[in-house]
Amino acid sequence: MRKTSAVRSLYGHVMHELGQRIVGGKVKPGDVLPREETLAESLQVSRTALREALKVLSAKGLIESRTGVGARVLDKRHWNQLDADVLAWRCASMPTDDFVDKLVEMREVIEPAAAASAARRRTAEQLAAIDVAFRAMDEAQTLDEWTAADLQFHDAVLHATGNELLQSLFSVIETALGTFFTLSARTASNFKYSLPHHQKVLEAIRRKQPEVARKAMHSMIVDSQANLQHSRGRGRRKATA
Amino acid sequence: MRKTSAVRSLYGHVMHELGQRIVGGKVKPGDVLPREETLAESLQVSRTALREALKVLSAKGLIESRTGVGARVLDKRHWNQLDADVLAWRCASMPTDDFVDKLVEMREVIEPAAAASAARRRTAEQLAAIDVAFRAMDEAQTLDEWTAADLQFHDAVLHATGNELLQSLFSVIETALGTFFTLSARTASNFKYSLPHHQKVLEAIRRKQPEVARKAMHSMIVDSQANLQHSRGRGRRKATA
DNA sequence: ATAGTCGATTTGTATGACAAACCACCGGGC
DNA sequence: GCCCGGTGGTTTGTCATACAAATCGACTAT
Repeated sequence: MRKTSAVRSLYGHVMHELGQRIVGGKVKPGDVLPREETLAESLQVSRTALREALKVLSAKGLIESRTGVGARVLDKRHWNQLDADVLAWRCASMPTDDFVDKLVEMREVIEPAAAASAARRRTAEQLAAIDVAFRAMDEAQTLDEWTAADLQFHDAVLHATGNELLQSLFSVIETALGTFFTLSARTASNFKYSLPHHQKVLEAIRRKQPEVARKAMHSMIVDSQANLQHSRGRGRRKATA
Repeated sequence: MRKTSAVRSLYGHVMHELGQRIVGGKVKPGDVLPREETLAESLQVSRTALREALKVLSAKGLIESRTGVGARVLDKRHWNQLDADVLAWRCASMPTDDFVDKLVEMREVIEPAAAASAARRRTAEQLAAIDVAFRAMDEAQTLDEWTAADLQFHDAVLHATGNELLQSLFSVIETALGTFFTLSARTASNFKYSLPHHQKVLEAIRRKQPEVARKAMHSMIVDSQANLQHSRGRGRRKATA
């Protein structure tokens, strides 16, 4: 069996496959899946493994199983859109401009508010964590190092709000940043362009200035979006800002 | 509205039971659950049903199963805090003042932004849906009717943003409102006190005035919180495990 | 003392069986 | 003709059992 990118367990493999089919639109809301025995056979697994996958997909709100009828794909309204897997599947199946805009809107709603909240309530340890992430960004030599540190920075800010509900939205920010990274063609010389923005956010949180932090974070996001549209629209043009 | 936590299949009961134990703190992060055979016996179900429950709990980030070791309760950081079930379990176990504050903060972050976005992009149909919900609130005779219409109103506003990611946060708003309703001792004479606030939001969205809608929604939430604290006697009473 | 091996423990997967719920069809009564 | 209820086939829900795979700890050989 292939273990390339699917190191997950067997049921995880099945869940991924079916989840992608549904989110990707191969099967549409209202459709009923083949019966379990058939599906299991076509996926080369036992009914046990398939059922565990279906249960998890059901928990994510993608399908609903009813005895005697079958597993029906639910309307998008019921999908757990903030689930990390659902978001990932959605991005995997060609992120449309439309979806990118929605991710940006989410960032605009969440992150400035989180930065303000963090500036209000951050502890010394939480501030230190943000600072560590910022230094890692500053010292990053490769794209991977930068990406990891960037994610760490935004996670640390969410954590500093002290509100675990807000922090759970990290999966959205993670998906958004990941999508930005793959869509924008950055070069080694420009991938640090947003460092000054991050510094402003860090300093505002350090000095406990909520409104300054909010605005700094907001302008970071706006700038990030502009940069993305610029590099996508002009194609060849490498952003230098 | 949603049958998430109502009567369910066998595995659903098991999931509910274990989920409440974990979220309620009966078993703490780091603990390992008894082995599946033992757990299944103590819960009077087969190992199959138990395993399906464990899989879903695993998908919610509450536990992690590793072969040869057992199922370990994960740190709260990994919990899918925005999951409807997790939120429900959390409120069922003990809505501490601390948690209520976090719910309020989430509303303050999400709903004003959603109202502004809805005022910007709502379609005629989406506006009509909000209007229907508002009229239902206006005409509500009982507490149940009011509650249902209120939820419908806030859901319609989220829907009018056109951003399904924002709409998925409805589970948070639903939990917050539900908790408010149970905590605040309302009487038949005062349960409509927030109707004018809702009307202001509705009108701002109708007239496509984002900032007016944002402020109206924000003041509604602030007022709601003040009303809650008032009716609870300003005293810190609920703080038991 | 350290590395490797073996065995015990626990989860992961497969298989077969039966119960329960559901749907469509059919036949009788009005 | 139309409505009603039974009836059988279909599909999921649950159970029981068996074995494979992974992990951990102790024991042994060097």
